[in-house]
Amino acid sequence: MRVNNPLYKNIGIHLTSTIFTVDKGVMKVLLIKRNNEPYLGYWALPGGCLYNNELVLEGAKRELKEKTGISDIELSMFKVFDKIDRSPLKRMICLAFIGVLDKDKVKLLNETEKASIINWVDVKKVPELAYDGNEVLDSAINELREMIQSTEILKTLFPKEFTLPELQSVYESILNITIDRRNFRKKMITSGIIIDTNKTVNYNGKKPAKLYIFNDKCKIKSIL
Amino acid sequence: MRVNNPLYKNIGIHLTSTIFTVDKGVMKVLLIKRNNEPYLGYWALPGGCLYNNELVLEGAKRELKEKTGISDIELSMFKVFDKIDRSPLKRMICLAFIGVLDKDKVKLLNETEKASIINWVDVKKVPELAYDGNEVLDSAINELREMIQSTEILKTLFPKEFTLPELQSVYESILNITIDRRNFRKKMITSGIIIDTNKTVNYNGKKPAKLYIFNDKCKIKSIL
DNA sequence: CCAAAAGTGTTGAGGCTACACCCATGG
DNA sequence: CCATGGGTGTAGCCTCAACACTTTTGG
Repeated sequence: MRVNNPLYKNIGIHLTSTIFTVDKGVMKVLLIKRNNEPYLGYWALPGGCLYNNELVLEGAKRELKEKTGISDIELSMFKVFDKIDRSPLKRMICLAFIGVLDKDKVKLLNETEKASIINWVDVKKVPELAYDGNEVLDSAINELREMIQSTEILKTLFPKEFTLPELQSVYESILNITIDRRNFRKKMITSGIIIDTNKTVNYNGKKPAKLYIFNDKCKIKSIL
Repeated sequence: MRVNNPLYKNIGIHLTSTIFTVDKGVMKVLLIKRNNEPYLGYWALPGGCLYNNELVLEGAKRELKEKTGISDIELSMFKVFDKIDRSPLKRMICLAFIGVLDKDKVKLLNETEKASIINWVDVKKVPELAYDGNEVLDSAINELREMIQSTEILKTLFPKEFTLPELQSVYESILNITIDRRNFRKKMITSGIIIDTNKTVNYNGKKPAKLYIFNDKCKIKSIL
C-alpha cells in the first residue's frame, strides 16, 4: 500500500477475506504468496485497504478481485481485528470477511502485482501467515461452523444440483464430525430445504446417486 | 469531535454503544440528549471517536464512561455501519457495541459537555435518533435476542441472587414471548445453570420466592 | 460375481409442551 | 379470609440417535 495515495488519506482500514471451498471433502482456504515487503515470501489471506468512497463490503470485493480474480462472491463481515501493532507500517484496523465458493467455477489470476502464487490450501495444513493471518483464519473457521447452521452458504457451495453424499461430506468436513447417512437424509428431506429432481448421477462408477436442489423458499435456522 | 485533534488524525472510526437494562420487566436502552450540532436536541446512542492508540473495545468503554459515567461494563461488538454519508462531517465508520447492566447498580452523570440529559428509554417508545441511531438500535435488539441464548448476559443482569419469576420476566421482555412457569423452572433447574441458595425473598407482599444464583461452571448454548 | 457406494425404516429414549392444584403471605 | 403471586408433577407427543440389510453399478 502506498500511504500517500489520496484515496487512503485518513484511513487505516484493512479488509481481509477468508475464502473457503470444499475440494473432495476437504475444506480449503484461499491463500496468496506475498512478493512484497513486509512479510515477503509468506502466505497471506487476500485483502487490502478501504477507499474513502466505498462501502466496506464493496472494498473487500474489490480487493479480492484485484488480488485473486474472484468476483461475484457473497462476503459477510464477521470480526474486527484491532491490535495496535498488527501491521508494521501504521495503525490498521482489519475488518475480516468470510465467503465460500465452488472452486471449479472460478478462474484465479496467475500473477498480480502483490501475489505471485494463489492457491487453495487444506485448512489443516496452513503455514504461518503474514500479519495476524492465522488468528483471522481460526476465527473464520469458527464462523464458518456457525454459518453452516443457516444453510445459506450451502446454497452457495451447491448453486445447482448435488447429491446427498456430497452435501453430507461438506457438513462433515466443516464441522469435523461424522453423521449417520440415514438420519442425515431424513433430516434434510423432512426439513423441506432440498427438493428431489428425479435425476441421478454417477460420480464414482458405483451405484448412481439422486440429484437434489435447494428449496429457495425455505430458510432453516439449525439443521444439525 | 474536533477534527484537528491529533489523536483523531487519519481516523474516521466512531464507536457507538447500545446499553440495555430491564426495568420492571420492560427492556430499556440508554440514550443521551445532544446539546451540540449536528443533531442538536436529538436523542442519541452514546458514543464517540476512536483514538489512534487504543483498542476499539477500550475506546468504546472510554467514550461510554465520558458520556454517561458508566464503567465496569462488558461490551461486545456486533456490527459495522458504513454508509458513506452517515455522518455529515466526514467519512465515519461506526463500530456498534452492545452491553447490558443492572440499572440500579450504576450512577449516571448529570451533565456532560456533549449531553444534557441521560435516560433509560423503553425500547418500544424510542424517538427519532441522531445519525443512524435507530438502525443501530434495531440491529442491537436483534443481537440481544441472540445473545440471551448464551445466558452470559443474564449473569450480567443478575450478578447476585435472583428469583425465577424475575429471570423469566427478562426472557419474556427480551424475546417478546410468554413462557409457561412450570416448564421454565424445569428447564432452568435441569440445565444446571442456576443454583438454589435456600434463601427466599418477598418482593411483592405475596408468597416469598426462592433465590437462585448462576452456576459459573456452566455455559449453556441454548435454553429456550 | 464381487467390491463399493447409495438407498431405505423402525424402535427406544429423552426432551418438550400443555395443563390444574396447593401454598405462603399481607392486608 | 381472600386475593395475589409462587411453587410443584404428570401424561402425551415429537424429535433424535442408533442400528443392518438391500440395490445398483463397473470391472
